[in-house]
Amino acid sequence: MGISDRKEREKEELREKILGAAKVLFLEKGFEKTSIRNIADRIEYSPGILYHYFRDKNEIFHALHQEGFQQLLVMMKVLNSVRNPMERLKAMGSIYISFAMQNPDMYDLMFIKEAPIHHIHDSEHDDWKEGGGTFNYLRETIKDCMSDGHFQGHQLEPLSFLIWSTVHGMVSLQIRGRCEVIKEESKANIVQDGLEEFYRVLDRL
Amino acid sequence: MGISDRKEREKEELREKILGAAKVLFLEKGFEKTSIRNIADRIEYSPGILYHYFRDKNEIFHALHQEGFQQLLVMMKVLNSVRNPMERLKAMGSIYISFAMQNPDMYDLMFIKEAPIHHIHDSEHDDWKEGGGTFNYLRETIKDCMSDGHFQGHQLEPLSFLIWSTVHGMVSLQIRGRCEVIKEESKANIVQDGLEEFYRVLDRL
DNA sequence: TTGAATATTAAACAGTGTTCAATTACATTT
DNA sequence: AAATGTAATTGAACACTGTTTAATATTCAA
Repeated sequence: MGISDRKEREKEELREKILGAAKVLFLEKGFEKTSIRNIADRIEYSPGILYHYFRDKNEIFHALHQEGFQQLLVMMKVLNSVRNPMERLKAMGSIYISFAMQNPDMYDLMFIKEAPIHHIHDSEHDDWKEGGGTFNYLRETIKDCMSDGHFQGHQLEPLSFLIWSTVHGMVSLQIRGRCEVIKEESKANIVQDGLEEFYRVLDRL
Repeated sequence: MGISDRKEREKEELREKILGAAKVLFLEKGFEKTSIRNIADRIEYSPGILYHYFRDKNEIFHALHQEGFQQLLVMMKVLNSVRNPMERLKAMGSIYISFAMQNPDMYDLMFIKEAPIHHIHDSEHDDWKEGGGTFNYLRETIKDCMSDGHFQGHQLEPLSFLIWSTVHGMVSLQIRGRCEVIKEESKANIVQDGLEEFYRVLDRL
């Protein structure tokens, strides 16, 4: 049936329009200051319409957080060309931090904000597949490093978590304004310099 | 003048009542769901009164975040008895994580939420002295470790940031619900196990 | 053209942080 | 004891928020 196809396409188009408007406003003004009415205004529909396409505000921002993971995935594609696991691990850290520093609001939504995780807990199948996929890639890379003889005496799962935490920690302290404590001379490049210190540590493991 | 003394005492008492009510509600229902009206209700005053004691909601929660730092400071007192710098550094990590896991909402307010930092930027002297003091203690401890011959080839400031980031990263991923990605068998104790992996790394530096 | 189904809206609800003119309470002076 | 002046407190209003729902438009098939 061509007509119901077109209908579905139109539904999908409006969904995308909502998401597009939400994204623009989110990157412009942040999560709290992006209201349902703002989004509706921007696409010239009434506010109520959003609730026929999304359960609530959290679902809209969960969809946006998914877009963020797609973006990150694209950036991570180049890692396939890095044969050496330890080099791949380091490159992964660089890409992760680049992504976060170039898209701080997206990073915040993906790894700090509560909205997308709340949506997951509200929906039936409550696993965070976006984060799970990304973390799994890290885990596999570290497993490869261990096969190469690195990280002796360490356990895969907590070590992977530790390494993720290290880069996430730097980035999230920066994004959430906690780098005020850093000495003036070091403040500007603290995340990059911290990453380099981390590489120096990794070189010994 | 006894009377103006008493008046000032009463003003201070009401300030403390506001803060007390805010704290109870915050720990009970979280930041967003603790409203000015909720706080006013609890102390049986009208909502407007809060604005004669605090500039805005952010200032109330900045005051609360200060209480958190005092709490953390008390827990850190025991570190004075740890002579060996490297042992002191490790003990510091344990205490930091204990504090965070026992007071997740306070930790969130101190190191993740935007409210207290926004208040600092709104006020005239905009440095985060609470965080600065705590970070300085970490920096001094690491400096002592370096004097003992540890962390050769590393730079004090970025290294201190890296170490802080590592523990903050683990704790904040946990608090903000990102540990869903961890394998079921490891999930329950991932922060503690991650910390132990970290100690294993420190032992080589 | 009618009838059913779908899409969209407007209005209402119950809240939010914040401001401010009006009111109350109270110590000081007459 | 009454009047005055000051400081503390209130209540109502403003401009918002997310969300629900009954009513209205629109669209397509018979």
